[in-house]
Amino acid sequence: MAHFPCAKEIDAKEVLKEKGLKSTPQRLAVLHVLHESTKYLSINNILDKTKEILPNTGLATIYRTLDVLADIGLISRVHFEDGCHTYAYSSDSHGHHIVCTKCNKIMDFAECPFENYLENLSKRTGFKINNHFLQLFGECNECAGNAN
Amino acid sequence: MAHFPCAKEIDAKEVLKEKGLKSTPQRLAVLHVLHESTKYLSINNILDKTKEILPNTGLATIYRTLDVLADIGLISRVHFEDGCHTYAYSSDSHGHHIVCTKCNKIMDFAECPFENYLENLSKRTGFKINNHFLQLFGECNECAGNAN
DNA sequence: TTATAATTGAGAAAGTTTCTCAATTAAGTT
DNA sequence: AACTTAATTGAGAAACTTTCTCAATTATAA
Repeated sequence: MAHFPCAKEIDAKEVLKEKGLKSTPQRLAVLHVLHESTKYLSINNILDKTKEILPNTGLATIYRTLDVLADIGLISRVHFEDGCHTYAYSSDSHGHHIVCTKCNKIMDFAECPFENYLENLSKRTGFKINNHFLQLFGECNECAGNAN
Repeated sequence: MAHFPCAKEIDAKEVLKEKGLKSTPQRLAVLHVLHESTKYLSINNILDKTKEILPNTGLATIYRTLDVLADIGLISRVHFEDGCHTYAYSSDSHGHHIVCTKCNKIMDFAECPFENYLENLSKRTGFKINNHFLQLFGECNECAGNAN
């Protein structure tokens, strides 16, 4: 059983256990890789970085692991207009993302701007709204040049 | 040059022309297929329905056409947690979607609930927010049982 | 009508994701 | 500490999706 620093390792183990899933080194390594990154990562990024920790990790395991971790809310998929093949660590299961379109930095923001709005929209459209998906794009402080 | 009814055919031709793109029967057929559908459609759905209008249409053309139409804002990609390989007609280029998770019906809503909120968030996070992506999921009137 | 550049269809190629299955291993039990 | 069992893994094959290539076609403007 591999060991490496991961602030959320204990939490992750508990969540996995709750769901009847095993805490494998592969799962913890993938989580670690995403947790450690301030940027969103592609499947291949994740495979490469995971192999630095566990060199024999197979691609199929990455796919399986990302599905598992996303299902239990420890990570989430990042969506772009033309695809959604990247992933980020998720500090909060209701966290929406802000993505820097220059440096790929990604940030959670947990509060939801339109709880009130949804009720109103629900009445007008007849849709019973159960879930929503919000993502913001822009430039982070550094990339926008505010900080230099 | 094929002819078929499409409320937006004239508009589409103008938009294509503005962008220096040709109004081909394939492009108008794909747009027609999406415009006619109240549901979001997969690539294969779109290929099948387009072939009902233009039987020789190739798959590569569907891919190319969807890219073109999405680029100029006449249609948009619909995103789900686990992928984004479906498309819908877009009546407004800033239109967000509401998707029925039961019957796949899809609706635009053009107004944006958080213009004000974004300014505030921008200050707090340091991100200069340029763009956003919002999608709502729920059940439409019929599926929620309100209408029967 | 003609000229021209954009677009198309077809199939090949490339890329992505899932599947299969024997070997391994996490975790609970003795 | 060793045993048991079901879950998980790695590897490669298979399936599926997307992009590319190129000759033929065609929308458009002159």
